[in-house]
Amino acid sequence: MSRNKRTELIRKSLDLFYRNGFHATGMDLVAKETGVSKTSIYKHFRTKEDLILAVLRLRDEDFRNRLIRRMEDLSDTAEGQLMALFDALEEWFQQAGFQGCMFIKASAEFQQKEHPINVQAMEHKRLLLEHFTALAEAAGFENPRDLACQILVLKEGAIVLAAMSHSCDPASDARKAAQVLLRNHPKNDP
Amino acid sequence: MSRNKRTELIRKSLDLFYRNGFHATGMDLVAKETGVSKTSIYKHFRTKEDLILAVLRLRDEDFRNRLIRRMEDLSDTAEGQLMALFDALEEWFQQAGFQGCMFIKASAEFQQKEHPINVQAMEHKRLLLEHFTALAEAAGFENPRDLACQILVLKEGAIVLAAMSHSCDPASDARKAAQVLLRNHPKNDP
DNA sequence: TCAAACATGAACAGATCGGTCAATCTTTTC
DNA sequence: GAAAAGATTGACCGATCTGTTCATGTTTGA
Repeated sequence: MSRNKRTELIRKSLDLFYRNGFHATGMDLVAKETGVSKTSIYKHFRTKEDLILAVLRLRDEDFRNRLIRRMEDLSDTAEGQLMALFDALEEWFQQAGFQGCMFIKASAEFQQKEHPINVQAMEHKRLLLEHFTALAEAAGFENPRDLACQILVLKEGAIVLAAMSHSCDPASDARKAAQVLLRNHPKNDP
Repeated sequence: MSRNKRTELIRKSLDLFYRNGFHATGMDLVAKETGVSKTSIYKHFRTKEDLILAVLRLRDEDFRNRLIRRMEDLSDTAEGQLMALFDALEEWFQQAGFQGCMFIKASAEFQQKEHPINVQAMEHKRLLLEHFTALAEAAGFENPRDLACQILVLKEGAIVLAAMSHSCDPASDARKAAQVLLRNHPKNDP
């Protein structure tokens, strides 16, 4: 199987898992919808869990790259990019197929602390937190990690509420809150 | 079946669904663990979905009552209670069986907008938001609904991150953020 | 006390679950 | 162009899924 076909398979599986959930999506459906026979799928992925992990790896790269690039497109400054996070979120919420955060959902279905799927979901959040921390540091804030943690809490809360309510409003709620946090967070001496 | 037995059945089912997830918990297991035969369960609940809805109704009452009472125990003032929310959350995160918010997880597994389970999960969040709004109003804040929405975003974000990371830290992150929000939110003229 | 109401276990449907197999079909390689 | 290697297929495995049937207890109330 070529690398392209493999990626295609993962991408189509991603759509299915994202729309229907992990437990609720059977491998027969994956085979039917991807056009790849179950035997072939299992040649490349030992178990369903392995396929899910591959899906999450792809999603992590895709999502993080797109989000960060969008934040950079929306602003030139580190502080502006932190605020732009919430505009990017709102754009995402408005997209047709928006169904919440794939990692939150994965973690909800495989919640044991040491489960590889939960570990991978956590890793995604950790990488995002690293980026927010770097931005907060570049913007000259004291305790950049603290501020980044608060931004992350706002982001996750907004995603969960937007997915549940099928509304974009939580994005602006989170943005307003972030605005206040940024304005009041102490900065380093120049 | 007596009312007590019925409640007992729902409560034990709640534990199972909360620990293992909804799709991942079969009705045979529910029958075995509750000690109620499958036949009897289906006498009282037409479908598994009906049982889940009953579980969520119980959870809503239980959780909301406990949370609100704890906030009231921790503070006498409306503003203090809003802050105490995050102390109550932290206590919850520390409890042995903490596995995140049951409604977020239910919504993640049954995410279609009009699905009764998702509707019920949304209703739980709506009721919490009402309470936060009332507190914000009682505390004399302008735009109490706005402030309450921001508090709710912080709460949901903290729960999701705490469940995923199996850590209590998001509670204090959210509390610090809430502190800043409350301090800077405009108040009505006296 | 006797019958109506309810609860039970075990077996059974029919579908679907994750995963495998031998038999084919394609592609590569010499 | 033939042989080796890899990919694909549909049928199949045993287990489990939600939900039902039935014949047999067990409560319960008048």
